Amino acid sequence: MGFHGFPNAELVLELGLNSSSMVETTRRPTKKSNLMSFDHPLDQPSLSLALSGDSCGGAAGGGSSFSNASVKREREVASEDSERGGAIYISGEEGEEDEDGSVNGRKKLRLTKAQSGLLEEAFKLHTTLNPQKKQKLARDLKLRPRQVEVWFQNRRARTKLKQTEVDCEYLKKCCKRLTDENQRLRREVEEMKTQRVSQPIYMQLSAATLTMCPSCEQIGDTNPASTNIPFTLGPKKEFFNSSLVHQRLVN
DNA sequence: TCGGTCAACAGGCCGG
DNA sequence: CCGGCCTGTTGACCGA
Repeated sequence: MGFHGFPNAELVLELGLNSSSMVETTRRPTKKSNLMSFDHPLDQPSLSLALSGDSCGGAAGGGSSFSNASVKREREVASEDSERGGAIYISGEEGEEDEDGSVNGRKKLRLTKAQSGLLEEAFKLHTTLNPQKKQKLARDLKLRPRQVEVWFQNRRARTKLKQTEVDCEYLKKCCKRLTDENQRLRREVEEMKTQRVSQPIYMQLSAATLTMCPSCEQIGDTNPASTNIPFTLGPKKEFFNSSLVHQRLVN
């Protein structure tokens, strides 16, 4: 299926948000393969795109998961009691098992509403499991501990995917806003460039470039003898007129 | 029929 | 090394 909206994920979208809505997790802080930074220090989103070189070769040959009948699964089925009281196996009669206790084929297990509800409750309290909690939930729900574990894993993945989509939308909006702002500023610069040729220098200065006159501490000139220029540009007249400096220059 | 959902799994990473 | 978690994937199922 691939990432929602990015079927052929050639590009890896790395985003970091200070998302307060993020479900609290106890994930380890340093994880090499993590694309999402859950504890981004900044308020502003960061966005970076990168080519995914090997595209996470992890489960490249994942097709074997079913045909192998899973060593891990067999290990668990052998070690655990195979009680599945509340779960609903959609196709085939419940409890269709071969001699080693494993369910023949891979039937779709549907959790009942009660089971899902209880798992959701547990997930709200804490998104990760400890062995005791896992065992207790499995007992209460008449599921195998492995099933509880898998449910929590998938639930975390769903939460993360949803949050990623939300963050992605937010970053798209940010990107658009910044692009618009960038264009606006570029236009402004162009306008200023065209005005520059036809105006005296002090007219070319925007308000932002006007600073307080260091000598008179006024913006603008109140001296009737002076020109209409708001304040002197460049070195102060007095600086050059002072006899001391003049002396220095002469010497 | 097809796309979406979800349980289940494989393989990798990391901390204890 | 083991257990827990993450990520990507598969296949069954379901509804439009």
